[in-house]
Amino acid sequence: MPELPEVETIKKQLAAKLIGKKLQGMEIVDVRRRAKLLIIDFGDGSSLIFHLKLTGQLIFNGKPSKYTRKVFNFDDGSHLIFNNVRRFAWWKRVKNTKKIEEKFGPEALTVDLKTFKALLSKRPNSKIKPLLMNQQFIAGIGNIYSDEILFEAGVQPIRLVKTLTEQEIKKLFQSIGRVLKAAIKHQGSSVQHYLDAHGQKGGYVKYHKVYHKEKCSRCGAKITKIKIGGRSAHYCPNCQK
DNA sequence: CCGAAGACCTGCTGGC
DNA sequence: TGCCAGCAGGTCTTCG
Repeated sequence: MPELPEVETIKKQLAAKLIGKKLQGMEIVDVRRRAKLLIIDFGDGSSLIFHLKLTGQLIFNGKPSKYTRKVFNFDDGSHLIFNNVRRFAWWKRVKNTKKIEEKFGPEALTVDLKTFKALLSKRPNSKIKPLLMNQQFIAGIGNIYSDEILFEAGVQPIRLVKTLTEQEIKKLFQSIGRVLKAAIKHQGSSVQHYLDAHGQKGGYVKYHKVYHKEKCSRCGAKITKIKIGGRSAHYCPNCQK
């Protein structure tokens, strides 16, 4: 599932519910997101880290199903269920999150243009889509939002970084912020499995411009679907150069 | 350095 | 109805 907007949605919802509660006697002091990780911090400095991969779900006071792999019970009688259909998702308890967090590049939502340009200049021969999805390069963007960001920017996913003009890089940077913020506003995209922390679907799918689309909403051309780096990529051959 | 391919899992859809 | 190929919001490792 989840890319940055989905994990961000879950984070906000869980922060509102969990901060101040106790889990096995330990007080929850913060709920955060780093890249696509959801992190619950305790008063003693330790944390629970979750990666939902494609089919993980975290639902507050959810009803357990056959895919529920773990239930966390809080001191006030409320609980959090961890669902994991394809068993790719994982969670673990760590004393310190620093080592895990420092592997990622800057957050896609807050990186500044200067840093973004500097990072791009180090990877001239990369194709832009796989690079946007590389968490060590920039953290938080996955398959859906890389397609949507590239459409918004008018750049084809197979373009090499060194061929991008100054103008295109600036547009790309702006598109990252715009697309991710709009998706967060609509609680993310529910394509198959994604549900937020209240078990609700995200509403951003109806705003998708290219991901899993047949025709371009802007010009009507047939959307091209190709494989890049083992993932599906969708783009408009007319609107994206 | 770069990315293709396969691995990790399970369920759903569409075609025959 | 039944079977099977193909596909799915992610990441890791191996290999060329």
